[in-house]
Amino acid sequence: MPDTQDLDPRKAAILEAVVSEYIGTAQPVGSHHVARAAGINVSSATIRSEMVSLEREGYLTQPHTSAGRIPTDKGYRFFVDQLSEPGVLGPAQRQKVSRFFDQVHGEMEEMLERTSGLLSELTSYASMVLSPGHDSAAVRSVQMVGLGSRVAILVVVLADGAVEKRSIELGEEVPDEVLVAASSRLQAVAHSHPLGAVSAGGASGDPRVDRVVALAQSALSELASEAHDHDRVFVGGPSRLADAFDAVDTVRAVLATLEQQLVVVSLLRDVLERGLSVAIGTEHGYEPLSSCAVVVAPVSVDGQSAGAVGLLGPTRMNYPQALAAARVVGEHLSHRLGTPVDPGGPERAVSEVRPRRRANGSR
Amino acid sequence: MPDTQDLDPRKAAILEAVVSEYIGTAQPVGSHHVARAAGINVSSATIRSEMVSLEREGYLTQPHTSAGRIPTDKGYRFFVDQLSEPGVLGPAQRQKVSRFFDQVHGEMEEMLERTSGLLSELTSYASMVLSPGHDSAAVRSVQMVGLGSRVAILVVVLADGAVEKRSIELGEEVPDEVLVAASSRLQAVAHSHPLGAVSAGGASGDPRVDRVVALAQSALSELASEAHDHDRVFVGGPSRLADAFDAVDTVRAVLATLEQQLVVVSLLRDVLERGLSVAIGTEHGYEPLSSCAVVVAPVSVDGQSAGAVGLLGPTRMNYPQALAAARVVGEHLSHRLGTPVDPGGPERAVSEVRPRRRANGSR
DNA sequence: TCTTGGCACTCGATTCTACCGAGTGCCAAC
DNA sequence: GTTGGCACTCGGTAGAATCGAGTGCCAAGA
Repeated sequence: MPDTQDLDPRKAAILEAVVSEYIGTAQPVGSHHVARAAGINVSSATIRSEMVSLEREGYLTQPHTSAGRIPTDKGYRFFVDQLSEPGVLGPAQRQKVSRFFDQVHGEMEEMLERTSGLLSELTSYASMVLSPGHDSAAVRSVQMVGLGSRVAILVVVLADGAVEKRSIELGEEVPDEVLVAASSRLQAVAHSHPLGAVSAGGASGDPRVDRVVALAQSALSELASEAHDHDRVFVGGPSRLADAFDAVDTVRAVLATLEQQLVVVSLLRDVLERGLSVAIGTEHGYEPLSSCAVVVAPVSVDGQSAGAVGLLGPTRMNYPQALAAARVVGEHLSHRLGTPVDPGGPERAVSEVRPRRRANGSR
Repeated sequence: MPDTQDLDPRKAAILEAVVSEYIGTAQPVGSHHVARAAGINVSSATIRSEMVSLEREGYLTQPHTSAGRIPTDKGYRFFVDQLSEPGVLGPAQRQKVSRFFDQVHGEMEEMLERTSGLLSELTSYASMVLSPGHDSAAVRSVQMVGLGSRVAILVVVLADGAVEKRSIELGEEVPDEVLVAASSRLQAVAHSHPLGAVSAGGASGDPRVDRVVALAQSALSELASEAHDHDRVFVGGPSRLADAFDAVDTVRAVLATLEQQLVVVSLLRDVLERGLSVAIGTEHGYEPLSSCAVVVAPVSVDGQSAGAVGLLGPTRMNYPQALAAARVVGEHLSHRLGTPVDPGGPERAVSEVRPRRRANGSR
């Protein structure tokens, strides 16, 4: 893409003005408005001719002749790429985030769900929080608990504090002692290995135990693969989408898409994998979301990718603010997950959790 | 309410015709349409005068002079109360339900989430599934697993297959042996008691163990109270609401309400407690949902209430169908939960799950 | 050559009017 | 009590007039 950066400064300024104005007002922007914008000292006629050129180059479009201009996806893209400083949250919002992460407690799932609420509240957009995959976390404990006559439940605790469970049809009556024996065998082979890499291990003396262990192992590997491909995702504030679009059809289509967890997960993954932090309109390739933009920020623990947070809004969303919010929340969340596990208890929580150096200029 | 049942048969027939027609078309219904309806053999003029009377009595209303009539909440209420047979699902839908419950597997949460999807797909309305409270289920296993240095996670398995977990800040370094000892102490005091009724139990020899046990016990009672008051609720197909209303504001308000789990839970609870299966308009007392109707069906296991399923749609929803769907799904779910725990595995599952006697005339 | 003010023109949005028709309320006759 | 007839209401639609924000073009000026 040769022309992404080589707009002359004036054109860039005009484009930026159009985008900002349109983001703010949702109304097509006319040359007069641009002329009035700070930092632009040419007449509206000049601006008009520049706009013609910007339109020819695909950055702007007109809803109809004799209306102002609207940015195209390409226009937004330029605007986003060229954002100099990453945008800053207001002090009130920043404080809200800090306070949230100081006080939040409870289980991981609950925390992530709350985080998605925070994010959507901060920005007024719908938010998405992709829970970290557990495939790399080591197993801390494996246990089988009998339930009723021929069913047991397998409970696995991972080093990151996640608890995975799965019920197992035993096929025949199995006494508790056997389950206990099986549990300790499993514990021996699985402990401190990651979920996906639990090796078979030799046979014990008791065939009943071996049989149960085998069942459990296949359940474990199922768990591993599930944990890997369909991570949970928490969607916050979908109702905000109803504010963003006035066509009720659009709202419906977008909401319906958000309801499909798989789609949301892969959307976030795709965008992350392409190393983007913003995907605008058709860039992400999900057709029903073509009037939306997605902003993502990675969450990482010990340098390893561990999920993501994201925002979904109209293409005319407030990118600087959304980017700032996603990044700040992503960083806080990374820190939080970096701590071995959340300190429970509803009392005022420990305050050393506050991040020491906020990596702000990290681009 | 003296006049709820004492409409003369013709008025009742007219009211019913208006409601049905309006449910189908969403258009105000005029006297001519009613006259054409089956089972009514009087002229439109007669119907007009009856309608005037129905309007005076509060069953119908006019959006404006010279338009047809629309049912009021009271009108819908009459219609619902007077429904003779509870409405039947089409064979295709019925089969869909059976097949769903034959094939569904996996964990409880996942199953409930899927159930809510099923329900909203069957009816095209938003659905709600209230997960059964665990407060009465007996504890099957309690275990503490150390994570990092000073944090442990408490994992409780209940007889109904639910797994509850909570992280515990230990305050100081605790060696694994102590956790193991504490786990077995806990297991001894908690096993086969319901979560809420775990008694203290005497002291052991080791003060470190006692301390950990005490921490765990307070976590247990927290768990019990949480499990009691904020049960999880699964909302399915909220995007359907965008079809039901054309005012985008209404959609937003309703969606926003649905996002608040607590509200949804208490909505369902309230309606159930009042012994209703339908709450129309303002009957449920949740102002933002005043243009909605709620249909609920209880889920019970062994005669004990164990959650509920519900539907949320516009007041002009298809009550017979919604009631039928909610009831059928509620019954299937009750059966399913009655089975000790779901038989895992994607193979064709047991088929005795099919309900034997469908309590049809249960009013 | 670039910029600018001027000007004619476009076209969506708004307002007004006319009109249609579904629906009502009333009434006299059955 | 029921019915057909009739005058009337009033939202919705269609067309005409108007408004105004905004454009494209052009000739004059820097």
